[in-house]
Amino acid sequence: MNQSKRYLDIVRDIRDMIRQEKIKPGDRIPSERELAEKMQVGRSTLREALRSLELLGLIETRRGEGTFLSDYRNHKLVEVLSTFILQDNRSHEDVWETRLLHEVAAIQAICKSETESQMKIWDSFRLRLQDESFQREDFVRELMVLSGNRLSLKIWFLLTQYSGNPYAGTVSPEEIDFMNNTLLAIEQQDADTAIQEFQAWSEWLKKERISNGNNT
Amino acid sequence: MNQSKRYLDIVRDIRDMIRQEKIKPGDRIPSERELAEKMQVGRSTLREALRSLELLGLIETRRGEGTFLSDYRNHKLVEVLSTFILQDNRSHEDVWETRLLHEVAAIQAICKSETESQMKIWDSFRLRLQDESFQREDFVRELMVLSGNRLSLKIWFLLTQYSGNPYAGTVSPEEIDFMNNTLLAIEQQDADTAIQEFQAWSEWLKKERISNGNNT
DNA sequence: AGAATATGAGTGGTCAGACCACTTTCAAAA
DNA sequence: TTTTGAAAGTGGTCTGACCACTCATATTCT
Repeated sequence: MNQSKRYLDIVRDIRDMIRQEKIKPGDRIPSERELAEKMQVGRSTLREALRSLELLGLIETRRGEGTFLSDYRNHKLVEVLSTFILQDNRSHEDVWETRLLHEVAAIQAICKSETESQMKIWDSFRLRLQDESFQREDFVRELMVLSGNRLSLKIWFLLTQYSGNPYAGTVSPEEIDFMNNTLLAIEQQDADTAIQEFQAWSEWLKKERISNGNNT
Repeated sequence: MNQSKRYLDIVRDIRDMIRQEKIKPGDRIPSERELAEKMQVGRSTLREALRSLELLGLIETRRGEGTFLSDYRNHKLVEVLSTFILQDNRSHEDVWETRLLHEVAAIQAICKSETESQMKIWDSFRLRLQDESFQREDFVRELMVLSGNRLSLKIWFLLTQYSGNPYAGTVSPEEIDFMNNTLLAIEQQDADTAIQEFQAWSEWLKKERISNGNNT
């Protein structure tokens, strides 16, 4: 199972170490060579893990100085999210609910915002919906982007990334209906209906995933 | 300037290459060895870039087979996301909105849940509301806990810490009314009213903070 | 003594080469 | 024709070696 993606294990190990050693934001963490030896992995493999942590905003590397825990507060958010999701104490239900929570709020925000200049957006949106390559995640991600809340977008992104893509699989015609209904309601700024349709889709998706055997 | 973070340049190069070569989702991209030679970089450096792309969900690697463009197609959006994640520029407004978003969702969840065994909770809740030591934050935190979504609670907790405690200061009688109204509506499982009252309070609080000069 | 300079250790950044585990392919053997 | 297995290609990993940079220390100069 976990033959590949070792660097993800290392990510977890590093995180655990940080917690045990009680390293605080801004503090320096052991050098790459130290970490590699301590964890019994090659330095290049360890660096791949560090790149991941850096990309997520958890750490910050300074050439010639070392690697530091990111000092902006944001790092805690990522840590909590990754901990909650990658680790054993995670609750899939909570992750699902929280993601849905952000999605619903996004729809609400879109409906409340101005729509003048967004008419074109809906047209192109509907066009892409016809495309075979259009995926579930594209639909939702577009909504999240349109909501305009970048922090919420980031949280949503992390949740979908780490919780074994809930939007995998092929799109059925039934779902297209849900999407279309949601879009239509949004265009008419009918938030309640839009959210209702979206939640119905989410519910439908959830059940299908369970019957198919949910991954990860 | 760009002496370090070379792997970020490679990320961009690969992205450009994908665009130029018109590689479509699901297609295979050149092997690591090929790419490394073509771009005149070491394979390990190139792999660090690939890890980043993988983490962002742009590519997918399969051992023994190769590296493939992920099933996303809306690369523009992914680019937006990647730049956003790479350079973490969040605004206070987003933090405030996101926190409120979780709070509203919590109230909604509480109203939907069973209330049989929660009667006692409301009594003790109201009692503590009388207490002078009862703070704004206690009120909201209690709601978050009652929602039952632990992930949402954690996120909320972090956001509260980030935005330089938005609940600092003394509680005015006017606020007590907001709280009481919110509580009352929740008891009656009237989610709409409860949320309306809560948002009104939040709005009021926001304005007061602005007039007082908000701290980070 | 005080200040400017040189040195060396330590760090992240990069590279090349070597295995390993795995998948696919296709030619040889049944 | 079917089966088998050897080879090629791929991502995953490790090692050891440089390089560029930072910083603390020792050294030298004024």
